[in-house]
Amino acid sequence: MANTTVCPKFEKAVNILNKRWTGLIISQLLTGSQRFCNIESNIGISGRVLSERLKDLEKEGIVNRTVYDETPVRIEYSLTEKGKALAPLMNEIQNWADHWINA
Amino acid sequence: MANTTVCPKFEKAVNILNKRWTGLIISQLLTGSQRFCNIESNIGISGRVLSERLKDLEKEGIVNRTVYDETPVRIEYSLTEKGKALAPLMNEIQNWADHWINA
DNA sequence: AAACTTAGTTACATAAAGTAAGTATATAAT
DNA sequence: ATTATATACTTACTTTATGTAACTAAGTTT
Repeated sequence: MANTTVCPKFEKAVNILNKRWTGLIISQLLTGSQRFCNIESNIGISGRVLSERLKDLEKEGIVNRTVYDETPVRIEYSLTEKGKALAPLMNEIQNWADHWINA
Repeated sequence: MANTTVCPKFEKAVNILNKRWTGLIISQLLTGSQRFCNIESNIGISGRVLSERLKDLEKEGIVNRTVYDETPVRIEYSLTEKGKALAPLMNEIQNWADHWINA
């Protein structure tokens, strides 16, 4: 019986990407840096989970949190190099969706 | 404020792929058709959830369930054309993981 | 002062996933 | 014949994740 072992790097990558909302958050940030409430309203995620996801993605080195010390303070989320490197992957999702999803 | 609308096809594709285990199941099946218990032990998913996911993926037209009427009966899961079309996407995940995940 | 905005957090409810045992069918071992 | 093993699940129950709504704090507008 085939005993294919899963590549641990692949597994880790999949575990980041297959958490709910991660894909949409990254695709949003690929269009440019955004503020918390902007991401929230654009993709329809709850603030509770968005806060959690952004922290996870920051910890993974995929997202940067930048505080602009204006009045009022402005906080922007953007992608790191590691995050921007996900662009081809997101394009593949779009490509597959265009060919195979009817909506 | 930027109000980027999410492409509905992209959103649907992401919602399939970001369910837990979906990526690993598909990457397993890309190596060839497999039996239930084989997938189960290879990726470490519980039977309960595997059963659920395979039904979902069948419903999405990504996975085929084939019953071979031998004794004992043999049931194999394989990818449809739609499922096989996910190969470039899986390759992109692997590619990104190779460059950016240290493990 | 009262209401609004941003970027969250907290408390609670529901949905999804994990665990373990059970079912049904069949073959193999003792 | 009885026990054990295997496959492909399902069922009952527990834990974790996510959703909902209200709240905080600091500043801004009316």
